[in-house]
Amino acid sequence: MQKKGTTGRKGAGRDRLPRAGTAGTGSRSQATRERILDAAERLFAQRGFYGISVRDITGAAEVDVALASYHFGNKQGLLEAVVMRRAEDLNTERSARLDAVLAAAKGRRPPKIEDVIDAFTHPLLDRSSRGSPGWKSYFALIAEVNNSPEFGGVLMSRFFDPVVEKFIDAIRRALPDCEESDLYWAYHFLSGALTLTFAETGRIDKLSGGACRSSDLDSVHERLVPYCAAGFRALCATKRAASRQAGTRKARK
Amino acid sequence: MQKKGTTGRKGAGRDRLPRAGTAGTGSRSQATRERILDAAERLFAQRGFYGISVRDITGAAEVDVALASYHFGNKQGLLEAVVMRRAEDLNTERSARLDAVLAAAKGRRPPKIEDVIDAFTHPLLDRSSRGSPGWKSYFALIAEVNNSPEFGGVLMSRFFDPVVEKFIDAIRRALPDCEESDLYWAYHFLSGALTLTFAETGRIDKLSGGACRSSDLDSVHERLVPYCAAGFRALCATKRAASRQAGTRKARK
DNA sequence: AATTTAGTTGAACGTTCGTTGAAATTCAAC
DNA sequence: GTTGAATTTCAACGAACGTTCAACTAAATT
Repeated sequence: MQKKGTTGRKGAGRDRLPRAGTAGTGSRSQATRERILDAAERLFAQRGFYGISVRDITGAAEVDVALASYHFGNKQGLLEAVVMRRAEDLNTERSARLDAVLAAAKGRRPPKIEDVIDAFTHPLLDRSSRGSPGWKSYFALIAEVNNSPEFGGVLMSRFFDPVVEKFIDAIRRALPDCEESDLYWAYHFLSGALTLTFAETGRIDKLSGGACRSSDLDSVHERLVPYCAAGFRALCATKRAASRQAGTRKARK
Repeated sequence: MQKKGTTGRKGAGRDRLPRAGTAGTGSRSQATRERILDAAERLFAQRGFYGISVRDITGAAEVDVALASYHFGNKQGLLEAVVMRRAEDLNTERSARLDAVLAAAKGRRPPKIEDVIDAFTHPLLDRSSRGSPGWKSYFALIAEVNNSPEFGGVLMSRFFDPVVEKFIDAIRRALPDCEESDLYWAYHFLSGALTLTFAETGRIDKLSGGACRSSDLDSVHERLVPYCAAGFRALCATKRAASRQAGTRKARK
């Protein structure tokens, strides 16, 4: 079923991982760490975790193979390091923006849904389109991880769920009458739309005959926010349960 | 960068592929073909194309390794056969349902958006939740393929785009004033929400503390249709361009 | 200057990879 | 029942896989 000698063997090299606090201060070490992370980010994004070998990565980074194990323990540790590297920066800005939206809406009670969604999505789409090229790879990788049955449930939760909770809580204030399950499913749809956007597979380009470009994330954002805001409102309208039931059941097989 | 001896070597075995028309009538051959396809569908869905070896698949199918090459040429041919196997059935029912919705709306001109979306999504969600277990694997695999930068743009287009065009055309009739780019982006968001749903990563279960279950596709469908219908309407409302611009720009950094 | 430590190197480990060739078997047609 | 093709088996090919080890260099500590 799976490679025997690959992942997590016995103690698996972790023993001689440079200590987190002290190491990384050395200029030489830190430079090679980042070279490896950059290459891994780019290549994992292109062909996924299993589609890229450690040698592909260290080869692209122009460092010795053994350095991957030395710095990150094993291949999976490298993946996690890639995901973690930019996660804190993202979480920080997302959280700050959510705070700002909630603070601005102090007087007139509920914040605007569009503002909440923007606080959640703008930091991502802005970095992917205007940040350093690594960011685009990063989000393509995140898209793959998020959709993966193997990693999606665990890796994403570990690094991103706290701020997602905060986002959902902000939506909850914007739509106080919303049921919990509707709230989470609506978030799920937003997450899916965002995820496919980051993948930039080029399919929408072909399908639309050139009317849309996968890489034009400003156009996406301009449309994603009102699309999802309307979706949230449709699901969470107060009297929604009865009317939704009727509307959908009619079209059933 | 990639394994040398793996995919598409020289002529790559294709030479002795059993002819499509004549073969497959033999009961023995057809049975092993399907055993391999079933195993490949299940395993590819779990760990992706590169995360599963040909030996994993033939081992699970309890057939000889060489039979994979014999029947499908090479590993990629096997993946394509898996995707193709159930695609025709899906396209047939989706297409028929779209026709029915359009026919039913003959008199009162525009069809209801909810009905169009339902015609597009119901055949999928219904098979995934109530079809044979293979269907669930199939859609999880489709989700991975659709999100993959490597396969998403090509494999999905090849097998599914004709009926997607038909879907978009039906939406176009439901929202005659909609701009082309809005139409396609709105479809893209629907596609993303659907894709993440099929992945069933379990993340929403954990995040919602049990309020949502990834596997409860009826709940998803009940919400996906009104969510996306509202999104389509929000994007495609006649005067939408100006108001959207104002609404989004305000929240910018 | 001597000694410890962190970082790097090159080679190798055993295993698994996708694919193939030749022999053996099964099947359909006569 | 023989023939010819389709299918299956078994063993092997060379290449690539993730990881490790001992030797080595550079930096920091004493």
